[in-house]
Amino acid sequence: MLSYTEENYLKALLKISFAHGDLGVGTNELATVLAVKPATANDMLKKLKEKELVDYEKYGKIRLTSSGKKRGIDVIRKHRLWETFLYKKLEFSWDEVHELAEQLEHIQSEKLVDKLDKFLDYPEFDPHGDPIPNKKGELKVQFKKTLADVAVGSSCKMVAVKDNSSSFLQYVVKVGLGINNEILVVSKQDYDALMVIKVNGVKSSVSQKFAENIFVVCNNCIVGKSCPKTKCEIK
Amino acid sequence: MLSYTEENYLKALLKISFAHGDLGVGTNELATVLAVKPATANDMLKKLKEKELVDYEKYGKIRLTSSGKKRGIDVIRKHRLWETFLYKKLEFSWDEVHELAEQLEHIQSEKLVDKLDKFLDYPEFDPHGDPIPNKKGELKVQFKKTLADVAVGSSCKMVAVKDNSSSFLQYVVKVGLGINNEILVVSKQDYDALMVIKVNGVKSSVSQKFAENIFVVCNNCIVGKSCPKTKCEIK
DNA sequence: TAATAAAGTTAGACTAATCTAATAAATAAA
DNA sequence: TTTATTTATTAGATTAGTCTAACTTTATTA
Repeated sequence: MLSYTEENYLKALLKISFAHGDLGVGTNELATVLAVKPATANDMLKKLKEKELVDYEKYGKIRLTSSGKKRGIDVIRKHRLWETFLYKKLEFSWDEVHELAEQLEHIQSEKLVDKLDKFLDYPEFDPHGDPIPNKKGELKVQFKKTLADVAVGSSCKMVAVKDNSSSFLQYVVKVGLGINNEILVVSKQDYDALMVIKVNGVKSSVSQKFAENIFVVCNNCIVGKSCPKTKCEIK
Repeated sequence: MLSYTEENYLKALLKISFAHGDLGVGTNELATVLAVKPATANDMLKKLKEKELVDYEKYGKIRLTSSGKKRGIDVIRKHRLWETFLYKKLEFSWDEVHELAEQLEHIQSEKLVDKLDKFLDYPEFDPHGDPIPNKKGELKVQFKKTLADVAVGSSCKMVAVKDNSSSFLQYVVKVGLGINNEILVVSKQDYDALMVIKVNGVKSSVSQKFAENIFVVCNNCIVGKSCPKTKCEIK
């Protein structure tokens, strides 16, 4: 049985791996994500290595073992199922669910998770558009790009957010954006990439930083036209 | 904000008070309930006194302050609401919910508790028949007696259990008993108080120990006839 | 390539919650 | 009422997770 803290370390390692592929994770990076000091992360990594949940050489990059990955995915599964429950059944708003799920994800009971999954009718994506691993740990992947990648004149659909902090989520709501909203990119400044977008007929200006945190699938891609950077596909 | 452990101490103190009135709680008694050593309980009691959640003289009986009581009731409210959720919505069996609720009761969010309460349509009793405090901390009381108090030839209705251990609950299920079942007391041995009862047309023998852990309201009481010991009333 | 910066590690200390063993106070029994 | 027993408290140690400060290794850059 893993402790609350160990689960958080595995989850963080997995999230970082998702973000930048297979190059392994650094101690400082992990410490930053978990809001602890590198020394603390280092101590815990020793323990996780002892338990064969991570693997690394001294001064080298950290990788999850397959068992560590499995456990990490399980925490993410719980997190996203609870988020979905809070949003769909208890009518929490989109920007409130993450913080609560941080607590709920540590409830220990496989049976509870499976029953929750069934109760929610086996959802594939959480309220932020992130995929929910199924019981086997498999998950659907959306090939997404960010709003910052979308060409002027193109329209796209918001499918997820990159930043889950409640300050960002509240800002997103304020701009009038939500999951599945259609966004038209009206214009973009050369100098600072400031964008004017149109959502539900309302125009807003958004910064590059903001646009980089909004995941979209681009309508051009869907109809097969050429599209900058990654190709967009749903499922 | 209270720690997981502090919440458990308050809940335990409150439960003991419920069980034997206003005479105050002893260190050993509390330690036994929490499955820790008296020295441990003593240390924590100092901390709780410091925070003005309990009050006692050295070597004297322990009592919750009004703020400690309020916090304790809140934990019980959360526990019983989660039990109800697990039973009603996720189809957990009656004997499984207690252990899970021990974890869920420590989730910190007043808003979550209130939304859960609403989602369950403001239930007044949990799946074990125990009253659920409302947002203000008020609770309905059932005047209950145990099956052991019911006279031969009388019938009664099971409303709750005294012992919440899963071994006992599983035994109850095995005997074919559940909340709201009608029980007829067919006979009772003078020597050891062994009872023969009839539930849904099926006769079973139950020990005195068993009978003392089943709370009932007696049908005689309801129709106004005389009834041994306490008077039974619902609400 | 040598100097500097960044990243990672170690040592020693702290807090919360627990323990054991010893001691003190209160209660029950002889 | 003295003794024995139960109950409560204190002192000192332990573990998990954290910290700061000092040190080592690796990476960068002048």
